[in-house]
Amino acid sequence: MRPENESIGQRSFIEEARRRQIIDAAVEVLADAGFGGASLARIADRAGISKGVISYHFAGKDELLRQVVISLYENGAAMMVPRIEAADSALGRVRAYIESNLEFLDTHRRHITAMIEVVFGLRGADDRPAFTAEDGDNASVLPLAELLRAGQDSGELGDFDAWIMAQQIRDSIDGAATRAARDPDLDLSPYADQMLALYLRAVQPPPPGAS
Amino acid sequence: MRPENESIGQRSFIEEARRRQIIDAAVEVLADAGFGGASLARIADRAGISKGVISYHFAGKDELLRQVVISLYENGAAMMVPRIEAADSALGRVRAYIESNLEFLDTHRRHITAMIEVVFGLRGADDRPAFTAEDGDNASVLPLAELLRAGQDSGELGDFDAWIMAQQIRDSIDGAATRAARDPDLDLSPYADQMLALYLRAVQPPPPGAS
Amino acid sequence: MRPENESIGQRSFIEEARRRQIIDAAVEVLADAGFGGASLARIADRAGISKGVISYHFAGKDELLRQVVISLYENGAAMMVPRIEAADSALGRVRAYIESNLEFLDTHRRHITAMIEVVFGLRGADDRPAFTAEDGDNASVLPLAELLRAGQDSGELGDFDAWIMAQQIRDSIDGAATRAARDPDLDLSPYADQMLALYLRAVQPPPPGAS
Amino acid sequence: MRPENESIGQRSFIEEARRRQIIDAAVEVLADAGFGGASLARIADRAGISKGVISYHFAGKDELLRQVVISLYENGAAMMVPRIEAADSALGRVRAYIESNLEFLDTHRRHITAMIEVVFGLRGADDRPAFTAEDGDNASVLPLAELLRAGQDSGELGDFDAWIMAQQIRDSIDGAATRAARDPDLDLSPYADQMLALYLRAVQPPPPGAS
DNA sequence: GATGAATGAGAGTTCATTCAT
DNA sequence: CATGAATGAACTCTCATTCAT
Repeated sequence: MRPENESIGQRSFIEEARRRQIIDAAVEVLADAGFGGASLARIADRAGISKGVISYHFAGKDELLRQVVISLYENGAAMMVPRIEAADSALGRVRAYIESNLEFLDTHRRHITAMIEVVFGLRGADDRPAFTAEDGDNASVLPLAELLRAGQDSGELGDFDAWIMAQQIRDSIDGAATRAARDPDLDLSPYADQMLALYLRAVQPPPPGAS
Repeated sequence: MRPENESIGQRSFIEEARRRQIIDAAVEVLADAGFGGASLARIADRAGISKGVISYHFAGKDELLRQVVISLYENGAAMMVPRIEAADSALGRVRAYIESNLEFLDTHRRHITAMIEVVFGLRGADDRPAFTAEDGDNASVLPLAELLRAGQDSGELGDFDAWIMAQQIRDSIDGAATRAARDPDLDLSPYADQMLALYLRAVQPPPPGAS
Repeated sequence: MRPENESIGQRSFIEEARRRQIIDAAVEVLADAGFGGASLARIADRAGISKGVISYHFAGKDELLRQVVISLYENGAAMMVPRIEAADSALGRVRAYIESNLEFLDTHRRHITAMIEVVFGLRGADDRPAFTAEDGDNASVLPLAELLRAGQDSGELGDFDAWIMAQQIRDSIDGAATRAARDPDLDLSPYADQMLALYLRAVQPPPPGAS
Repeated sequence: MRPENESIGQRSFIEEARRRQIIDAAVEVLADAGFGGASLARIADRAGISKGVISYHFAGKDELLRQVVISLYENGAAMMVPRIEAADSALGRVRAYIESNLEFLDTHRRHITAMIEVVFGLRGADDRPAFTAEDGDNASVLPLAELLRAGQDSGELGDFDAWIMAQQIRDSIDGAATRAARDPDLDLSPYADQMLALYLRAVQPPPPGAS
């Protein structure tokens, strides 16, 4: 039995490496075989280790799958946040959000695929989804909605429901993610261009002479 | 074993009723327990029949699940097509497409939920998804893209990439569907209003005086 | 999934036979290999069936093991009660209780062994024993204690704590059971004789001329 | 690997302390979680040490569990023997045996519980119990039987089968032990009183004027 | 002396499918 | 047509043991 020290990040370097290795293997299997095909046996096989090792390093399959999602969110935030903060206008931040997000999912297609499998597939003991809509909205819609609202407050952005607009942008990005996940060779850039055009126009205030 | 006469629609009335009953039960279980929780035993239990009946009326679990998807597409088309065809302008048809689609998913939430579970969960023997991106695009993006292109040809709609625009509209609708599936109490109408505003503006030709 | 109809004893004849067969196999394995060695695989093997059959006929391993205990108690009661009721005096009933009980455990040694394994081995999810001391006392000590008390009320038996005396008799019988379980060739009759002498003397009222 | 020097008590003081510590932890876990719940991981956790330490100090799990039993027997003998030898009559020795034994199990309930778990649970590679009935009889019945026989030879005790009487007394004590193990709050003294009365009367020679 | 890491076998359970009745 | 019974494979998880450090 491994000492339960999750709360205090006291994991040794070597243990952290093993966990990374197992998470990576899980990502590959999830992307290849889907949620239903991602058995511990298969993940262990892909990682070149014995099945028991996974149980040793993770409390259970659920914890492993959750880490697949969490680690991806962390990576995404680490990449996107600096890009957004570097922008010097509300419109620039919206553009940075969309661009960096699309770029991230373009360069992490298999991780995205794996994450989608887990988010859609993982359920709790009560058969209810482990990742609820609220979870997802809080993690991905909320920051974007606040970004939009700040732009409205400063007068840089137009008049619209910021929460719904944020949902729309997220839906467009998630749609692109799903497409990218299903077709590894898909070129996202045309979609990205038109999407940027669509939303940058939608969030801007109407031009002075408009009716 | 039952004679395989699916291609020539020679199913008796009573057999068709049994299939409907089973498909409906499958929808309920899929919506409640997800793809992973939808065992034949549970579906049979929900339908109030024995497990063997399902095997008798369907070639296997896969065929049953496919029918869940197919029957929903048929229902959707049957409801949407007349609405779209009743419109007398390209813009009206776009509006009818979006409105009728959102209305359909609002009134068929559990079916939609079930379908999403199958589309995301079902895989073939080769581990590849049973419903590919191409399948989905052909069924849902293609008609919409052609509708848009026809509007562009007649000069009623503006200049944009019709295929990508169709994908964007689909992504927004699918996003709404996912939200509706996850939150049964969600009111879709505000989302629908803003979505209509977004896309009707996007597909219209620029106003005469615009730069 | 089998229909859950345990409460309304609506099990078919063939199902009841299978359950008996599985319980019997479980008894044999428990007697041979002990609680820890009684895996479902081994029980199924002994019964000449597949492992899944057990899961089909019993809700789980626990239910099977409980049935091993319950069926033995039922058999024991069915054999002992008529013998006890046939006696026409309190002393005769005490004698009948002890004699019939010892006789029962003599002729059901392997079942007794199996039951002891389950009672000592089976634990609940909370690690606490599934069969508590109270369970056992209620099932085996209580009827005997009441029998003794009735004899005291009618003046046929002497003055002693009926509950403790009942426990003592039970302990002696259980001790004999344990010995019989561990040594299949052990002759119980000398032990039975001396035990009868011990307790019949102990429960009788003191002779008239005693100090 | 550690040199196997168990036969020649050449263990260092510190090693002996470690073994005691581990045995004590095993007793606690056995008493709490039973034989099946007493994994090495749990025992190590209770002792505050790593799992490997146990493997280092004991040849295997079996040896550790045997020590739990053996150490308890040693403790019991060390407490009971002086008490028995201090008595100056056969009847006094029988009384001292019963009283000191009941007292010992009253003050060592958790150890007793743990020992019972091991005696009932531990099996050898051949599936046969590690502690046979003969073992138990030799260790606990034999000395008592000899004590009784000596009393008969000296004319102090009555006429009965000493071996069976010794078994009966043991069964009563073991019954009390089992009750005490299962109910930590049970008051043993009423049981002890009546048990003493029962057996002291049973082993005494009949009074002169009895028929 | 002691540790954490890894193994590999075996546990109970679930499930789609097959088949005799 | 429909059923209940049975199979056998695959699943997650646990655990005693081994071993390099």
